[in-house]
Amino acid sequence: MRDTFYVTTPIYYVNGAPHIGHAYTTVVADALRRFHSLRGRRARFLTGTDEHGLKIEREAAARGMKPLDFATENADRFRALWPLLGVAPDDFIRTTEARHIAGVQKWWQTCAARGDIYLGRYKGLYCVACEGYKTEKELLDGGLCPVHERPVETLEEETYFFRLSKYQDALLKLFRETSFIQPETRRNEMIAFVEQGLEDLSISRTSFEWGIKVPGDPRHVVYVWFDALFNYRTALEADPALEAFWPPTVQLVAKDIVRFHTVYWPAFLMSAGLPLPETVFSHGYLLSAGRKTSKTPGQGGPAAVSYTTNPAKLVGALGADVLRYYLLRDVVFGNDSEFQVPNVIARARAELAETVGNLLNRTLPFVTRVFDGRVPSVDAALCGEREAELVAHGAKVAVDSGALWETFAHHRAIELCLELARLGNQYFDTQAPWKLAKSEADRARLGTVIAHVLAVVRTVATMLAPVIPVKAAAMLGQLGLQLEAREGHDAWPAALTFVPADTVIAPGEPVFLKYDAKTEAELLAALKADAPAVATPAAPEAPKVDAPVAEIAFDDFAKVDLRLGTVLSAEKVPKKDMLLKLSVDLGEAAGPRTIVSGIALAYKPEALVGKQVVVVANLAPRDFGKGLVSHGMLLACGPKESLGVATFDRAFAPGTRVK
RNA sequence: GCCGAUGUAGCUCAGUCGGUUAGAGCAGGGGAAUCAUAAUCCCAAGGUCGUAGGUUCAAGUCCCACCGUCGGCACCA
Repeated sequence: MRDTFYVTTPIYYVNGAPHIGHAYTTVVADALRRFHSLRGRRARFLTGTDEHGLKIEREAAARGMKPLDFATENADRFRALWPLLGVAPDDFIRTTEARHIAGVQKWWQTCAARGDIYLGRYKGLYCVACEGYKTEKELLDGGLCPVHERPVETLEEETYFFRLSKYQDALLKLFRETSFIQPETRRNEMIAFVEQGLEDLSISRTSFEWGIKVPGDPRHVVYVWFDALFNYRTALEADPALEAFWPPTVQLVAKDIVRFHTVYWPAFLMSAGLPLPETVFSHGYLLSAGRKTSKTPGQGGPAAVSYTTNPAKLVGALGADVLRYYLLRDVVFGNDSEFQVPNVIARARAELAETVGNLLNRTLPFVTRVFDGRVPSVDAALCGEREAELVAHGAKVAVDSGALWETFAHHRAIELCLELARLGNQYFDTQAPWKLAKSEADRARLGTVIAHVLAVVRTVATMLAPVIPVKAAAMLGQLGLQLEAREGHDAWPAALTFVPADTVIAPGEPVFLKYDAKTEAELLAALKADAPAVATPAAPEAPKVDAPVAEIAFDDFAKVDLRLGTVLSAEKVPKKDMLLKLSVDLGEAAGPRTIVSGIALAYKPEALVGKQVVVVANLAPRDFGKGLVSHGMLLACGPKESLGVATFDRAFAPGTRVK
């Protein structure tokens, strides 16, 4: 293993505020960085923001801002979040910084000199309304744009291409022969993807301006992936001393951007003549859709409650370490996971407070009362089978847990720490130090027992330091210790590590909060998705008001046939998080209509049955695939997670015209 | 449709090269103890390992089919 470690997160697109998914990736990166630092490696952790592109240009224009000002505003929200989470990147790069722009242009020229970039024409099916290209597969029958249901046109545009096709074989070899892509399932997908053939990649645009100018051809801006991906490299280039970190040890990505990081990116690097990252690890999603329902038949079960996923709010209520613990311990790294606040609390209570914290709390009083606040020594003559077992197990856990971290199985590494803490509690119970403390004759034996328990606490706290840095330091502090991570010194325990005899302990308040029923109820109330923002005044999203639409004549309005309808039934559309399939009675002889509506994030199907809604009745049918066709549209407003459907304050016959 | 992954206790997950009565934590049940934030410890219960076949002395593990779930099938980040 190299003695340097370099971890990156994706650079986040600044078209919105950070959410729990960003927090997740970044917390994992931070923990990995801390783990490797603890092992004495020279470690570096990079995150940042991706700030170019049409979306930013437009969004900024809609607010009457300059793109850079808009991007800065959002970039600052990301930057401000990390300290709240105990996340400490070594560098934060923005794609709008001079160092990055210069770097991208340099690497562009390098690839061009290599013969891998050429000017050509991109021919595609263009939807004027979307201002974007469509693939044939996503078009509706008759070649209509799926969004606007209007014909697309074939359009040709001048663009620079990257000779991606040239790297097909090299990529396949890379995928097949190394663990470049993890986990396995992503690797298989990418092998299948590359096997079906790679076309050259369009890497410039002329349709917008907010980007890095192509060297020597300022009509073009560098397309987002050639721009963004190079951040991992350009961030190291200002200081020659940082060259040692290249290539990245591991690059974390969410599974939606695996292809860009495992196909395009290594191809760019091969072209640029740079060594490739060792691993690109794709983690899963944190799901928060609250689609959980009781599985107990016959029982409705408690209604699913959805909780906030705003990271700042969560941290405000729970604290950074509790949230970090959950993200690193409960989520199987690589798998999707349901993010549920009650689970966060349950983990923290059972594992941190009651198992690890309590082991510390129940031990320190003996040191204070019996040994005058100084850690007792071990009397080897008084050690028996139980002690040997504890020591052996501690060594095994330390070694195995470290190994699991190295292979991105930190969730299991943490579980081993818990196992050791439980063993400590068992040992404590069987040795019953409170009995030994009653007789002066047992003093040496008591000291030996206490010293062993403290060793367990120390070892566990040290191994949890990458996960819960503040709490781990607090535990070690009560033991009179400090965690020192410095380069060249492996501070990860290789065995059960005793606290030196005579160390002066510093007992204090319990390190972990007690989540009793009352505290839990309060927390849950404060973290409900619709709880008033009083709990933590995390800046609420400024309500966005859509730009006014051009004036129309009354006759134009009259073309829209709005009707009142009664919802007869509603069900989720499988695999489509946002969609509900409704059966709506419009009083028509032909019977109720099927209407598909993108309101599933805000409404449960059963909540809509019987409701009277406003329907655009003469809208052309829209095909959602798999035989699902929508005949009309519901009127609604608001953000998609909390929108409201239009309705009236009194009932009318289905089919009544709305005007 | 094609390709891939996955299905183990109520929940979340382990289960190595096929090898004894399939494991852990949490939740629920019973008990012990009183050092500790009522925190701990012990015991019992809980499984047709998705279904049906096959290979084998032996299958959770290997093979085939089917079912369920999730994902991938390029310029959309």
